[in-house]
Amino acid sequence: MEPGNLGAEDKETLSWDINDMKLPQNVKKTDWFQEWPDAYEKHIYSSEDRSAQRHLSSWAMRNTNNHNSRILKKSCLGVVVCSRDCSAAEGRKVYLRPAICDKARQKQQRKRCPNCDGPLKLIPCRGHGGFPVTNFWRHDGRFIFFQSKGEHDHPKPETKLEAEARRAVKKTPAASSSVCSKLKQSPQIKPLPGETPSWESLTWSLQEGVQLPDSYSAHLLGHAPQQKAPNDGASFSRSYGLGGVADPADPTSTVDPLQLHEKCSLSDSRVSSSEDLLQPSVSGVFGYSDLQTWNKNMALGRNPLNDSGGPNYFFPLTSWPYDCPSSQNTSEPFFQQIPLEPPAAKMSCHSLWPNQEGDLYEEKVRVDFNNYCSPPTCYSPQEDPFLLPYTSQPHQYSLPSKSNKWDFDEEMRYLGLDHCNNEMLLNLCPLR
DNA sequence: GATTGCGGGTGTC
DNA sequence: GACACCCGCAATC
Repeated sequence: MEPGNLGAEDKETLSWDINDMKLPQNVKKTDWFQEWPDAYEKHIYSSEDRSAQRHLSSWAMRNTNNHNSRILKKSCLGVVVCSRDCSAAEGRKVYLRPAICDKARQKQQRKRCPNCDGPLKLIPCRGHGGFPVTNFWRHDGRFIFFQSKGEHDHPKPETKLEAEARRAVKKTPAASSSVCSKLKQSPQIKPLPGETPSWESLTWSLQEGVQLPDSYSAHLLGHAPQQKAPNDGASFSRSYGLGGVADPADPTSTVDPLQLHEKCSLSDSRVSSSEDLLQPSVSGVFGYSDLQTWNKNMALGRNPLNDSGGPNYFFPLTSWPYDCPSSQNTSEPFFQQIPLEPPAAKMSCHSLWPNQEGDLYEEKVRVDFNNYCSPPTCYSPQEDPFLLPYTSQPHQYSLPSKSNKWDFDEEMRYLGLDHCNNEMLLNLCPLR
């Protein structure tokens, strides 16, 4: 939508600020809940959106007193990492969710890395002028207004549900088996060679089994389903000043499926618990957050494939938004657009980064993230908040194209899944 | 036990 | 005054 073509009402819904005395009330369509809001985003949610009601975020956000009862302010706590910068199998990194409670967080930092038993380290968020990224929530009329300030300068932590699942698994081994059994009673979840079936591998399984878009997973995570088509081009433009987006609720929409596939392949959400994995198929409307992520990155001059906010669906996105492709033709669109080679599995602890100062860390993180290669249909490094893949060699990638194919079994090996797991994975992907 | 929201208070700019 | 941050409390999960 061209700014010049905006009506007064549209301008109003685009130009509001959380501190405005009066916020727009003539919002035609609300946004899908954004699980990983980043940069300077603004969203208008329905007051009936459960996630918005709870002021949820997958970033670890703590309440900050701004002495304004009308506007709830939250600031990012960053991410807890292994101070040894260790890598688990597949080069996955340890990115834990900081506890929100101060005491719990202190206690958490006294614990050891679940992977290498090294000390943990909290990486504070400094994405807002050296201060933590802040999120603002304000309820006004039929809407919940959200505004974020700053851009997270650290990896994504595990989500709340992932952290809870990990705690549960760690607490009671029985819970682990319970969770495993929930995974379709799948016998395929087994440790990688040389690994014990620890909570880590379970977490890996949970996180990597199925990747879903923000809106999709958000609504699977026990949140009330949206009763209306919540997003549209207007809200999309509201966040990023981009237009020409089709309505995801409209299957006749004019979005080019391939283009959409490529863009949606760069999104950032997942299903993070066994419960989520076992949810029945949902006629998922997804893609806006993904498009947003993509377009935001593009607008910011990033290469989304290199960007840590990158995407990763296991879904045959060519079927977007509603069609469930038949099983016989899904293997190709399913993984065909992975333009890179699998990283070497690696188990190492780097000595270059033990307990360095934050600045050094930040430098390290930026470098690492630029070097990450992440199959678009797989998980992205930052996507996986707990364990991240990487390669030892930097790669430059262009947009995935149809000619870039990836062998399905290789993909599974890359994911640390054997062929049986493939079946489990695909069983868990109802859209297949 | 951990999270969340609220609010009093302090320090800095 | 704005902002970040600390702390405690109560309700909730």
